Amino acid sequence: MDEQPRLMHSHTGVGMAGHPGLPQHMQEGTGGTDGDGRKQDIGDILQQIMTITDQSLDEAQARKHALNCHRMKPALFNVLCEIKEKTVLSIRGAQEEEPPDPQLMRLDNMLLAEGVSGPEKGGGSAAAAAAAAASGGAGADNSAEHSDYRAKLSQIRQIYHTELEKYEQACNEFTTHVMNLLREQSRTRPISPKEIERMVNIIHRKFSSIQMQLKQSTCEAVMILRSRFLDARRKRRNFNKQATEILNEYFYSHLSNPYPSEEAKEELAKKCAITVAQVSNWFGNKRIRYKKNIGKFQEEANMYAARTAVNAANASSHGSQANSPSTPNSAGGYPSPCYQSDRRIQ
DNA sequence: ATAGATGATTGAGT
DNA sequence: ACTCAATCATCTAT
Repeated sequence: MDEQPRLMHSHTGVGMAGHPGLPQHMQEGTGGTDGDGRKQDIGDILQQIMTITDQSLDEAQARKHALNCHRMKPALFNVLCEIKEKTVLSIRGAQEEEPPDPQLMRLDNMLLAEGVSGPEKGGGSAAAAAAAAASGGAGADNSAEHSDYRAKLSQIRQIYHTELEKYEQACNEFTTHVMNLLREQSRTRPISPKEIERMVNIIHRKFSSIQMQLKQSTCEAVMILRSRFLDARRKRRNFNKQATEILNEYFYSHLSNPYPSEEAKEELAKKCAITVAQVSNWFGNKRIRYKKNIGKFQEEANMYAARTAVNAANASSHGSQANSPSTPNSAGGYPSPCYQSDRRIQ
């Protein structure tokens, strides 16, 4: 701040008597004969300053210019410097260097892990692959789901990045705007660089809290997407007809002991193009549902029994298989089915 | 739109 | 580890 000539000593007072914020010398003196003119000047300046925000931009600009050129301006500047010194609006060290917010760190880590905030490709597909592995589905048939997941994830990532960029840009714009404003104001009132720095910090904190909200909602979106992708129930597809027939064939031809061994399960899984776990699920469901309502499955049982009987007949070529599949519930001759229904067909 | 079918999950029992 | 039983979430046929 340049040295300002001290024009205001010994006169003054002027319409601000007893103002608590003003230095002593401003509040004493009654104004001499030529004090009236200065009184008027200072009154004008203050009036203009007080009303400057009520005016349009152009008006304000003109007013500001007029103020800067006003002959009393250096004096006012000095006074403001003194007030500032006295009121000690000191910028204390002020809780700077705030420790990194743990929640923000969590969010950042998660976004990184999910491949949202990290490098363009690598992380994302890794996370998706992990998710795919966790879902336990057959590698081949969930590739569609997988790409769907990836597409949605990259959609989220794109939104995240554009939003983030927007915020950063807005933050920078706003910061430079405020800094320019402060710099300009520093011509009329004393502003230390420290104050500007503090103001910038405040702005950055505000914007980073907005960013945190963005990160939070992005995390939520990813979590929802992930849970949908991982919960196989949500993307359940019925097995194709052929697979169901293979499974049913085995079930009804082993009705007395419908518990396929590990090897049998593997074989069935391969034939049906599903996983061993899915075979186990299927048999678990089938057993319990068959047992619960044998009547309902009677027709199905008869059908498969007949089919296996026919197959057996064909397989043994013309082996004079006289016994027609008229007793299908015997399930091709399997002994004492464990879920044997009491009623016979027809 | 709805009921029933169906594949997956969960928790208890062995 | 495997199965049962209940339940969930979705699919499918009506």
